[in-house]
Amino acid sequence: MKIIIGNACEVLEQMKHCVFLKSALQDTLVFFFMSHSEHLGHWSQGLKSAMQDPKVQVYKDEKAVVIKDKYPKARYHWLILPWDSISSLKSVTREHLGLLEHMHAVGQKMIQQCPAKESLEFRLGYHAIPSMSQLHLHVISQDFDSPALKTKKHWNSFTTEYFLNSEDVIEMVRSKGKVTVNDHASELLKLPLRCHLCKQQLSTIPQLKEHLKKHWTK
DNA sequence: GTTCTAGAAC
DNA sequence: GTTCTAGAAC
Repeated sequence: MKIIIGNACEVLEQMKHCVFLKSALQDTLVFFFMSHSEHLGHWSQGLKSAMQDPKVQVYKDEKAVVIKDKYPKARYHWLILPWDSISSLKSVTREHLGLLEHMHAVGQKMIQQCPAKESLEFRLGYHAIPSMSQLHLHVISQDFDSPALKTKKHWNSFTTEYFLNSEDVIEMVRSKGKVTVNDHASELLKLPLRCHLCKQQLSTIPQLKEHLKKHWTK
């Protein structure tokens, strides 16, 4: 009999990688404390669960997986995630350069296969301060036509410098060996609502949404 | 990250 | 009175 003691994440991690343990599970006593903050079911761990779910995977290869954002902020909004557990850009180093470039290439591949690619612009990038754990590259069309886009925070997270271009991130890792984020990044989310295309300032989200229609081509 | 909702803004 | 935002969520 084998006894594992640890927190939920540690125990589950061991169970996942231990074939012997799986086969002997009936004889194994598993104790763990599940603090709410580290529980795998906590909202901040949602991507780790989602990326493993075949029902939401739209592409996968040996290094990364793509899912559709559960609450898309535009007509097309994908997340590219590495299989390796990487909590955020904070833990990215030069060792990850190849992975970042691969994720970018996968993002471009998603755009290539998009039926509306000729009529829409896309951006690829990372949030300066992500809410969800597990590194994820956003690939988002620039129509921002979505009922899930509801708040100033949503808007500014994709249309201010809070959104870090994937290529800029890669270049920063190449030159500095890490990603540094502007100390005042969180304040960018409070900026007035401004159209990303013509820079007109709007006072409310509904007004912004109405304004965005002016830029639609169809 | 979202939901819910109190009260600010109009 | 209605629309809209922004902070709590144990």
